[in-house]
Amino acid sequence: MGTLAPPTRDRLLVAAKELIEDGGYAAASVVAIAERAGVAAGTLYRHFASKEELFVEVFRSVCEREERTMRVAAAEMGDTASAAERLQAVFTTFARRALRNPRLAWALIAEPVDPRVDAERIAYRERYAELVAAGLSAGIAAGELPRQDVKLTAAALVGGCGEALVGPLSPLSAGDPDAEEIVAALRTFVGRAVGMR
Amino acid sequence: MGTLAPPTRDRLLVAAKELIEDGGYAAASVVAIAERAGVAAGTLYRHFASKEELFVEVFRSVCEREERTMRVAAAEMGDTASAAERLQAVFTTFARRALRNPRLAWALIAEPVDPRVDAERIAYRERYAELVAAGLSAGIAAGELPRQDVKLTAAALVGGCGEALVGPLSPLSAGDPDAEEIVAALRTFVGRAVGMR
DNA sequence: TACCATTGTGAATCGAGATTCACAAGGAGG
DNA sequence: CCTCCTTGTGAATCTCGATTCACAATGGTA
Repeated sequence: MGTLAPPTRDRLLVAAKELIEDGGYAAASVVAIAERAGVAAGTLYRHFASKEELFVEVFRSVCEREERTMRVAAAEMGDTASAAERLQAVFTTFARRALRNPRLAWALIAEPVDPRVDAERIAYRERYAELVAAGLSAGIAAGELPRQDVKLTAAALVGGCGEALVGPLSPLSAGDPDAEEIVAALRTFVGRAVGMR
Repeated sequence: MGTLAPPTRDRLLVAAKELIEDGGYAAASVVAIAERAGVAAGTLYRHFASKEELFVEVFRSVCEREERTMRVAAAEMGDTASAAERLQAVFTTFARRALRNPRLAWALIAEPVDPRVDAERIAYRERYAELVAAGLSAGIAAGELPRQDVKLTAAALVGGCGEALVGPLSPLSAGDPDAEEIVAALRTFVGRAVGMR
């Protein structure tokens, strides 16, 4: 047998992700997911103990990819880059990806969900914040950045950038000038906020 | 008759607010609200067309007070204060109040709700952001602050500070060192982020 | 007293989804 | 061919909270 037809389980995961991508969690009901995957509602329960379990898995795979991408972006800056530049690279990457897929980004960053899925969401946000906090600490140790409460700065930046980009008070909500312009403005903001010289 | 017993309508509003204060929207079901107000569930519908309408009213009254308090804080700085100092005062006030009542603050700022209530929530967030944006613009016009995308900075600050203080990735979630220490760290962060000299 | 408006009651009803379950439909092994 | 196991089906069921509604009280007015 060829690998032409993905197994049902995978089709369910993909269907759920796609539905969330353009309608948020509300659009991803069990019936809708099953329909998009081309199976009956009951079939979902042959592969997942519950809808939440499926969501958790979708979450993990998407967030892992995001985190990896941001780490790579920081690493790719090379040895000559300053800590602040590395952090700007992280947020620039974050921003470009979020702007490309705002609905999904919103779902990952802030949209509310059932407790178990929420726990997963918060765990990944914390990983993003830790990534940022580590960058800040490195910069402070190297004397490039001013002393500061790194946890607070990291949380404010992760939360704030997420909000500013895809949140309900995003400037984007009304009229999207140009993604690259926004990315540039965000880069400036991050630079100032971390205390870049 | 004296004014000793508040009218039912007011008791329902207060009950809803108190429930949200320490359990978020999830805790504020119609039955719970009615019970706390000392009436039957059906009574709520004698005073409000729906649960959402009641929430909208709770929202308005709380947010109006918050906004007023922040404006006053900015104004009280006097004529000698710089734009950055005024903005720091706004966020310091915001932070103290949020730290005193984190659950309510989170509900007002970010917790998701039904669309109609959400519209109200977003409207007030925008007013906070506009307040900040106006302060930024004044500072730029006066040559005190660097040119920047004021809407983005304002959105990132409002969202970010809310998140950092009471959000799911708040450093406070695990161990509360000291409110004033956090307020101080936030003041520093805001100063840097707006480009204070 | 009779009448009507307002306010309160709380059990019954609704609605929207998630979840279950009795019943196929293959397919592998004996 | 028989049996067991896995996977799929989709209508029926369950859950849970908002909402309704037939039925009191209460109080004011004619």
